[in-house]
Amino acid sequence: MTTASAAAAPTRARRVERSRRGDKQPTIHDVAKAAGVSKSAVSLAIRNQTGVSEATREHILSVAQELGYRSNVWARSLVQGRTGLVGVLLQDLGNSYHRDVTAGVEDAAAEHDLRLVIAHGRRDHRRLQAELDSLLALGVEGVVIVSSSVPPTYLERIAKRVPLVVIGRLPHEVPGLDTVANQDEMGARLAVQHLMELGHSRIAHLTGSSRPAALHRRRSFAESMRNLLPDVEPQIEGPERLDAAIKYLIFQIQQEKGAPTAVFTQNDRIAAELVGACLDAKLELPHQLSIVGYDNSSVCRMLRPQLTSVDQPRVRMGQMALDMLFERIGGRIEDKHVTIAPRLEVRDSTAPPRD
Amino acid sequence: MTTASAAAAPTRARRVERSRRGDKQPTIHDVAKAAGVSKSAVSLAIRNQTGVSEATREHILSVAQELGYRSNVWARSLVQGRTGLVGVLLQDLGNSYHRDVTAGVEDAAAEHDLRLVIAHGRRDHRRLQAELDSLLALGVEGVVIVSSSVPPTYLERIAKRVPLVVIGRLPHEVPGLDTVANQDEMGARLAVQHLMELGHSRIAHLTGSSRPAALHRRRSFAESMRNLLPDVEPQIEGPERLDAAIKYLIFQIQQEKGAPTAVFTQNDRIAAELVGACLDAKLELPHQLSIVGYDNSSVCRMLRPQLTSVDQPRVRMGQMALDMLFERIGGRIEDKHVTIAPRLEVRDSTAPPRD
DNA sequence: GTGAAAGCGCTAACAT
DNA sequence: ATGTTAGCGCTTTCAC
Repeated sequence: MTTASAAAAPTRARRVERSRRGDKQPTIHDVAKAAGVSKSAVSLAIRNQTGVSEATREHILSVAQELGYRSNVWARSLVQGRTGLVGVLLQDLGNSYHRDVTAGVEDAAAEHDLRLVIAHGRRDHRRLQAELDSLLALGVEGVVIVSSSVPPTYLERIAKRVPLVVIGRLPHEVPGLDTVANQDEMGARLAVQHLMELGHSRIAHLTGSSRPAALHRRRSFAESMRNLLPDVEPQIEGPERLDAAIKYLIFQIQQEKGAPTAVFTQNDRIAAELVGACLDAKLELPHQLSIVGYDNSSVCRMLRPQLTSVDQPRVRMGQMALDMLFERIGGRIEDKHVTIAPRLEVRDSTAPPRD
Repeated sequence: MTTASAAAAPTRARRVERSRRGDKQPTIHDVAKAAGVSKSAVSLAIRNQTGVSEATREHILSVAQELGYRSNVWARSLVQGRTGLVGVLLQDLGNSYHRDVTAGVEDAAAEHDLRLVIAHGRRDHRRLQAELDSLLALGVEGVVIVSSSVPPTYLERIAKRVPLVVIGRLPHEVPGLDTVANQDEMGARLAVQHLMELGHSRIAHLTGSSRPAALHRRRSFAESMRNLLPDVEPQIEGPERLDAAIKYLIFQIQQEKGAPTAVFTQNDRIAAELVGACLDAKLELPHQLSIVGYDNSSVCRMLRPQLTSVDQPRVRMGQMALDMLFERIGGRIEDKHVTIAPRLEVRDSTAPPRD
């Protein structure tokens, strides 16, 4: 300790205060003293840098180990001006889509030596923003946002301060940030094609939202129908009053002659509701109605019949997002927008129409 | 700037280096200079502390605003010796149980002015440990662990360094940490009671694990059966070869005279598998078999018949865990173990037995 | 190869 | 009420 000993008094006082609460946590200084070397030697040794002899390093490391030394990330970040942290902002952590995407992000982060901090928006507009702020305050070097509900103007502002990659469909392009999305157009086309190949022509679409991804699926559904089945008027139910829409569909099937024989839904959750309602109405699935979902979530295999669904490569999307974030952190300037092809996972909820 | 001006050179150089990457981020120093006051005045002003006149504060705040100043959490933590961070370590973020528990933790954390950092163990033993380490390195002041798969010896070691609250059942009591759990015994009893009241006596239990919570449910099932239905030998299937166990149950129901008329499962996931297998085997639910799950997860309402299930007060459990953590951080020494009563959510998967 | 010293951005004790 | 100063624990020149 080379600084004036007069000044040591308050310092010591604080030390005592802290150890009372149990976290006496040895510092680099303690290690240096115990090992009989300088602070810088310790610093170099623990970071595996050149500048200390092999013998010294080993000695230092063993002393550090013994003392239970752990380097203080905050102090390090302070001086280095970087934290090695990236954030993942999740719209909702209670589902398999988010789980898998996050896993992908995590894997890629590990490869780049970045630490992940997960934040949870809880499907709430304002909370998403608050959490994003909070991530920034934490000093993350970039954020992967798994949600498309953060207002674009807000995103644009944040993107100026820190690299941002959004996984999902934004209402419109936002300058300064990257996006990763699945090709909703292709997903919808795959669904329609599959149903058509089974022999269906009266195919309806059931949607519960007008958010961008839903919109893309809806539009592409309509377009695919016009292309593949030009003689049929595509029927679209929702997004308002989803319950009523489901009831109406079932009514049609029970009563009307030209009723749909298949439904492509905006996502698995809605498909599950439809399946439930059909079973409640004693419809026979899949013979009276074929159903295709979107997301290939874990419920697909729980339902009976098991749900045919469009599968987004979730893990891969997470990985790509983090890789893109890493490029940005590394200095890439131009925006990058990547879309990935989904594929159809065929299960038991689709079959040839009865007649 | 009172320090030697000769030393300013390298500092300035670094500044330039940084601003090249876009994060020029004004410091408290810049604000002070721009506002024509001292650093400490700024510090007091932004933290809303007394010591500056109202006029000065407003002036400082407006200057800070204008410069886009944001206080550096790392620097503050470094000098204050605390971070205001608490960690939540999740076994698996892809389900509604974890979502709801986390929401509870979040709510309570907000009340205590603590920031949440979520980490994801991905159902992996080693990863859980690594993430816990990583949280500690981040400087969290406590951790809520939503998992019972972290090895007790490891927990015990960590608990010495930082307050820990585990939500879930540990294999055995670990000194130095608190726990929150639902009363699995009561949950199992509720299930058996409900089925008995419907007229069932041949009730089986289907389990897929021997982890503590599963074990408690299993034991309590056996005990409840002995108490309530002393004439019947309780049948327990699993935890090994769950698939075979399910097949066997179905075989019994189809072929044997004294087959079970109801099954209480260890959790909803297993219940869902059982439901699926029954439907595949053309059993009529709930008339040929009543099923009770555990967790009241979101799949309960998706299945047909909708699943009767034991409900843990998840949000409440999260809140309690964080409150307990807060007490610990505040200095509580003695361990605290809380259990909460579950309740039964009755739906359509349970009905009187056919005969 | 090693140590001394400066300073990251901030707070808190101390002077004024 | 305001400004000054000494560090928090660490990294990083820069001498030796």
